[in-house]
Amino acid sequence: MEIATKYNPSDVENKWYEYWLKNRFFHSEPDEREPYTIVIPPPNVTGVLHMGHMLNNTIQDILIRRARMLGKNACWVPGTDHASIATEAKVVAKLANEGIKKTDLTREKFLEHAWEWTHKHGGIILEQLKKLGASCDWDRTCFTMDEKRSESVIKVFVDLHNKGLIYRGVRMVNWDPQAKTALSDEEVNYKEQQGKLYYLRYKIVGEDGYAVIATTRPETILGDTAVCINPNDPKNAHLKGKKVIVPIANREIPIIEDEYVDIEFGTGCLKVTPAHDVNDYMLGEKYNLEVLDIFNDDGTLNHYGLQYEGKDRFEVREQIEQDLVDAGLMEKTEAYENKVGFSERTNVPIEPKLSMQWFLKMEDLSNPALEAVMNDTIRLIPPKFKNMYRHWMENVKDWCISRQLWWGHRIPAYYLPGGGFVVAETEEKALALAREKSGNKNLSSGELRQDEDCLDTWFSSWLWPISVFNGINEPDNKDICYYYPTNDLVTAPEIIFFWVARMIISGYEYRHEACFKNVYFTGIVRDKLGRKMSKSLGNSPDPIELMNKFGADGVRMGMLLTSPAGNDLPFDESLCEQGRNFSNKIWNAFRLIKGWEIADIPQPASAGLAIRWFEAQLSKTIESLNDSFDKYRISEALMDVYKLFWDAFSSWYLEMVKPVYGQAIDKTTYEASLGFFDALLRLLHPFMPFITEELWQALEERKSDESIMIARMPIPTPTPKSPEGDLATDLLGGMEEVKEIIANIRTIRAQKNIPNKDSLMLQVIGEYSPVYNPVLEKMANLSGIEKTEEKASGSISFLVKTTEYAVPVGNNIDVEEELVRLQEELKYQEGFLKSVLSKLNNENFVSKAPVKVIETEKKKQADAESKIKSLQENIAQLKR
RNA sequence: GGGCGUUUAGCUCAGCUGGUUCAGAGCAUCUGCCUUACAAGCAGAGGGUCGGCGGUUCGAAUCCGUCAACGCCCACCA
Repeated sequence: MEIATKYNPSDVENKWYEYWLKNRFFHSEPDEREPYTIVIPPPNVTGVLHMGHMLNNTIQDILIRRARMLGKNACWVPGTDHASIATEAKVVAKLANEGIKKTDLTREKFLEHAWEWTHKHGGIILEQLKKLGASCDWDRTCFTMDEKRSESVIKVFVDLHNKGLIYRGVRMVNWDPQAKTALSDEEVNYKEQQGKLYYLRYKIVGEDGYAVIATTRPETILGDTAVCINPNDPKNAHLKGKKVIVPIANREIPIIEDEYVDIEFGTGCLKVTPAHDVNDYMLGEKYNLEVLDIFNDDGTLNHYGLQYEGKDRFEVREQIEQDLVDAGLMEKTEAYENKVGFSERTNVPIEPKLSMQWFLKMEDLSNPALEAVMNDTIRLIPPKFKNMYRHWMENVKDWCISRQLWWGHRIPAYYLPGGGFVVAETEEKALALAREKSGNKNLSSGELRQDEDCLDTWFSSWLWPISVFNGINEPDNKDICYYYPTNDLVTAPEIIFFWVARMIISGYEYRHEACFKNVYFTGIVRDKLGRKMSKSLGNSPDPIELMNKFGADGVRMGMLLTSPAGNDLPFDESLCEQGRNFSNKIWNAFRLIKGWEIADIPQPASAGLAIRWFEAQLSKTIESLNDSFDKYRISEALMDVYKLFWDAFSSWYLEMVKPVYGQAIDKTTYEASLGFFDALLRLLHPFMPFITEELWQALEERKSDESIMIARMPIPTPTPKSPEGDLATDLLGGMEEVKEIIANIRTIRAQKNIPNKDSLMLQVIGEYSPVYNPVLEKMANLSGIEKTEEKASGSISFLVKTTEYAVPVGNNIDVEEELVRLQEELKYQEGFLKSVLSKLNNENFVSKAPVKVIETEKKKQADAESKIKSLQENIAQLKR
């Protein structure tokens, strides 16, 4: 059988994914096994796969595949999110391209376009996940706006409203003038902006002179309804009780006094615009000020904007500056840096705006959710996020859940002709309620007007762990009872408040228990320069191309190699290269083993030792692997198995058992090797599903419905017992010494240019177990190992532990060079001994340190002394 | 302005409750090898006074204080 020398991923990946699908290995149904559930963080329905998804979903796939191989009933539920603002924005842009304005369309017509867009672009991302190898239960694919999920959302809205937790009111909200919708506080990002601080003159009514006001937003003076000073501010005391005239608008407004005003800032005079600033709004409420909203929904000025009506807020800012200068009302401007809120979705500056919105009361709802995280019922990984979470939860504000959009779940509130509204799941129910409420039995459905607004996208995704199992509509169905609570959630810290916290809240409200047990936070994928990967920067590689280049397994490994939980991942293609190289290493180990000819010959002693040693090594690594997984140290787990395969298995085990070229291998060793290889593949499978399946299938005859993905994960075996007793218990330690001896001999070969083919003698002076001779002889190509008191002249020696080893190299030896080396070693040992003795001679140390510590120091002393002695002898001998 | 976190080899990170698995791993670097599994490889080597300073202790990368740099979260200073 000829096998290519290089692994070619494209030959195998599609084949095995199809095979897994065909055999329905990803599909899960409730049964008697322990469930293990993950719900995917639903990506935007019209999105495409980016590096963040790659990292996130690779981790989920590793967890789910591992759980499956541990015998659990693993279920990974995929799906997509309707992403109301983002998707609506895309549809609006697409229509604009075709010359169609959203405002020219009816709601129904617009939604047709939106659905068309969704069907055209939706699901691409899920197809891309398949290329990554994601073992999602595709039969369970959900969409936040599909029928069941929509029904759930509406049901929850009605329920919360009936519980008095949802209310409607006029509040100052974050307004996105581009998307023309309100946003929640979480959807606003504050950024430092270089701007100006304008000092404006407000003429004092009835006297000469001005009140000078500092502001960053001169255009909002048109909405001013007061000027506020601090009552304790002596420099503005003369303004008390006066009125001033708003420039340009020429309106008289009162001077009010409140300690809120910072005397030190600007002039200590604050203009109050209740409609356009959160603080001003509070002052407005307190002092009952008039509210003048000067903006249209799109950020242009309305009729209060006077001559600026219809112009954009930023254009007006520039113009009004000039006009104020011309009118002599601009005292001065200075450069000023302040923070401005930007829309998370459209990235335009937020306009604080008063409007009628729907809110969810959060305080009571959040209590159990806070507690669950604080007492580790729900574990956040890494735990540093607990503090952040607590802070948010303790200061949680009511959630603005309405959005002025069409794409989303329409708020099920219906307004009555005569005022008031009812909330109900359907129009029929609403009508019944409305009739009851109004006392008008003849009220028709046509007379009811449904609220135009949609719900915040997160108001559907917060139900995700429940709604994907239809647990809102049918709280007792067998899926929800079996799969809920889910086990692990893998997501980005950016959405801890948007999504994670709210899911926990809804979980307690609707299932009375945690929605998941662990939340694993990934980091942000960054480029080499430390910048976040983003479409706009163009610094993100295309994941599909990466997978074509390095194979899905290679990329998966690349994503995982350096990404501890919660840490950013500085991504570099070379990581995937390392992954690909590893794939190749595995491939070639397989080629070696499969290429062996088996014969009925006795097993060499070296092979027997190698097998027992690797068995122990395998067990040990599995234990540490399990431990790493328990702690969600997935990169470490991968590194463990990487080193196990590359170093322990390939560099040591295979070299120990490998027959001389052209010779056959004994059956026992061959079968043990196959067994090890099989176990290694299974350990590797969660990380690298494709290559492991390919090789596992090729390793031996498999049935048509067999797969490594449903094989069992290897478990550690007890330390092998053997007649040699202490060898077995100390097999790993013993082999480490052997490796060190071999490395020393190899170094000597390299230094002296002795080819591997030429065999050498090894002399041992001191304690040594001959059990390892066969391995030593094979790996270092020794013609013999002899215990001796006095080593041959012309030999190079080295120390491992306290035993001395010598390799005779005849007249190949360079005495001077060897002397220098030995003397350096001697110097080091003497220094070491000195430091040990200084401790042992310290009375405080001897009297206070624990016995154990003193013992080890004494051992160090003895070892060092013996090493020094043998070094001194060697030096003396060379000098002779 | 508050709160949190980080700082260990060129890079990315391990080092749990202070003492032989305490200075580690992978990658990168350097040297020598195309040795019939693998040059996407093999063998070997170098590299850090554990951010600075001070303290506790017989003993500190590890505990305490302080300073510095960086990062994150929250917050209404116009």
